Amino acid sequence: MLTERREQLLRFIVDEYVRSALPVASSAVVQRYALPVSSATIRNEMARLEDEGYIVQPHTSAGRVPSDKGYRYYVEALMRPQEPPAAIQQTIRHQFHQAAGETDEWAHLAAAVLAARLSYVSVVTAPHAAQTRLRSLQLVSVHDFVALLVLVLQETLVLQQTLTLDRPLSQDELAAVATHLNSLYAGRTVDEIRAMQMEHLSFEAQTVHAALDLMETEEAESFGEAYLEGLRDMLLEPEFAQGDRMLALMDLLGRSNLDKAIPLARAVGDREVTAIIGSEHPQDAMQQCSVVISPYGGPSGLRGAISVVGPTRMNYSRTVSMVRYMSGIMEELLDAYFG
Amino acid sequence: MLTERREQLLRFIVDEYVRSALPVASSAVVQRYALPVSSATIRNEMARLEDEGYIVQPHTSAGRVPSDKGYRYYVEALMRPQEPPAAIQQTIRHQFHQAAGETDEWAHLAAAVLAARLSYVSVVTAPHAAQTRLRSLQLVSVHDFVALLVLVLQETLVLQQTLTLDRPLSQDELAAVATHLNSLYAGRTVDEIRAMQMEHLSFEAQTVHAALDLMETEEAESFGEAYLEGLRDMLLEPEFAQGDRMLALMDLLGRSNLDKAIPLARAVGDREVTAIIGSEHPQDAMQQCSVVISPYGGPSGLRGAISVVGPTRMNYSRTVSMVRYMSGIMEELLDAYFG
DNA sequence: GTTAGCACTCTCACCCCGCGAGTGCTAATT
DNA sequence: AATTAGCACTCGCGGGGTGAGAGTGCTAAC
Repeated sequence: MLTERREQLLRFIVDEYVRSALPVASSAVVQRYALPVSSATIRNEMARLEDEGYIVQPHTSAGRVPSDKGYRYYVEALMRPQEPPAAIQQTIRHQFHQAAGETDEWAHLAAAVLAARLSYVSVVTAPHAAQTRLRSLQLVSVHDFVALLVLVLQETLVLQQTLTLDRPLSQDELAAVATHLNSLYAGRTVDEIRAMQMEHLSFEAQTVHAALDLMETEEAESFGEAYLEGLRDMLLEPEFAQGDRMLALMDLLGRSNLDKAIPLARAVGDREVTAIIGSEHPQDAMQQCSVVISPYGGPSGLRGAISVVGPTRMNYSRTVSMVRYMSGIMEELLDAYFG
Repeated sequence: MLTERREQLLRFIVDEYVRSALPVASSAVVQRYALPVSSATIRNEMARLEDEGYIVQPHTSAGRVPSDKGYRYYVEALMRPQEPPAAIQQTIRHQFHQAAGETDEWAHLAAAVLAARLSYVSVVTAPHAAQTRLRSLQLVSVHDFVALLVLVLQETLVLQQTLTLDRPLSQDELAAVATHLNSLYAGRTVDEIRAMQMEHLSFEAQTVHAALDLMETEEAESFGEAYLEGLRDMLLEPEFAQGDRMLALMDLLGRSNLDKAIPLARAVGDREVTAIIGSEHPQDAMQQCSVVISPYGGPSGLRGAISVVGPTRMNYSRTVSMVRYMSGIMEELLDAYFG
């Protein structure tokens, strides 16, 4: 436990360092916050905070920088995230209102908005259900030997796949097949469809097979499509100014590493906004970064994650409140459209 | 016109510089290419090449580096792009074969393959028609007051949009509307549909309106969706090692600048693979980069562009041949599926 | 518990300098 | 006329030295 004064001091140090990205000196905090004590007193307190591991000195004659433990304490006990200002809420709601019809673009928009507001990288995954149902299936003739299979799944997820035909089929014939299959399978899950064990003519069988394949591939994913935005702005932060740091970051956020880098699985379990700070992260490469992540959920098991990746020196309060707000927006939208 | 020997020398300098990214010295080319003359002779020739502007010296006591004029001459007259090796062609064809059914993923795959083979940034736009036709339209019930409109356009492009209903409509009612609208409009262009001036009940009207909106938005784009790959690998090239260079590059390739940065419009006009080298590019920020770009076309006005962005010090021969090959692949695919 | 004063430490920016690389020029050679 | 050996010259780069400035910890007084 920290004394009241030391807590205050830690708060100042974090705030100041987040603002300036420079180690903060004892005299600086006295000045900036007009403290009624001298810098020497602050130095003594700082020494104690350092003993207890909340702050560190980059080198002997430098100011102090919060340690990960310091950030953790700050996030846990010191910051007071507030709702985003009404004007900003207004703007964001308006942006989503514009795009309300494009259910498939929500996650993308959320990522873009977060990135723009925070200047950190934002990754948002589209809503995804562990088990999905076939809403509807369509077959569209492309030409004699090619047809397009369009699948609509429960969460207005649209999948497509072209099929190569053994013999030419007209649009009417295709439509008939689609109608028949819809009457059998619409509203059912993969397992249910499999269990039905229906006998099908060859093209019907091909279609069902392709549809099940697509659905299974979709279900096999542990989360929906991930949209990443804001990489460019984040590279402006001084901690990424060197080329190699940038590279490390790019590697990290590369498609293949994304699922490892951001513990989405964990978030999907939790209920609230969570921060993972620097060394708390299992990945070596993430030790310089913090992640603020929140799950969101909707009707019928739709789940997704909203996350922001920034330097450990991030504005936790602003970030947490924006992520929380955005998660609320997503849940509202899901409820309104699928509830 | 250059003498034979000077041409040779220029070729060596370009090859060598592309390989090493270091200014090439007179003695280096004598050694590496086992020339039957002394370095002094090469120095004299180099001085002439420099007088004529084909190469430059970064500073007095450095070797020579090709100028943009030098690269241009190299591309025009010196390099001999060959087809990619059979083994590589094999592999690439295999990759496309795997993904043949996913027409919407071709461009993405092409970009990924190019980026992987060349380690430069690759941007490929999906096939896009200036004017498109409605193939099919579907309405899927999401719940009482929400329906999903799915549009399939000529080029197996699938668009979706949710509609908010005034009154509840069952899936059967929706299907009836879709069938009716399909019978009227399937196979027609935006203009044709508009010209028909049909009277519709309120929900039908809403659907038609939304469909036309989507189609028009689609046609208004001057090219299909652009897929960008390979940014990370390109940042390994020494010319982008500094943080600011990287940033400039990222800015350039940011979504909003892409259309300006890469003169796709121009490519869509040309027939062949084109290289735009450094200062030939109107954009200031692109002066350090070269672009190799090729249009590709398919039946019914489908067009797209395949491009690679690299440092001016790129391997033009490899790049040109890969881009040309990839353009061929795309045309084959389009022909096979839509021909 | 607080604070003034001070010595101490360490980084950073700057300059200087020597080394090595590579050139251009000159004069001799074929 | 073309080639080449020889050589002086130029310039970038890296290492070491240095002085200024920032910020600390400590001590002793309040």
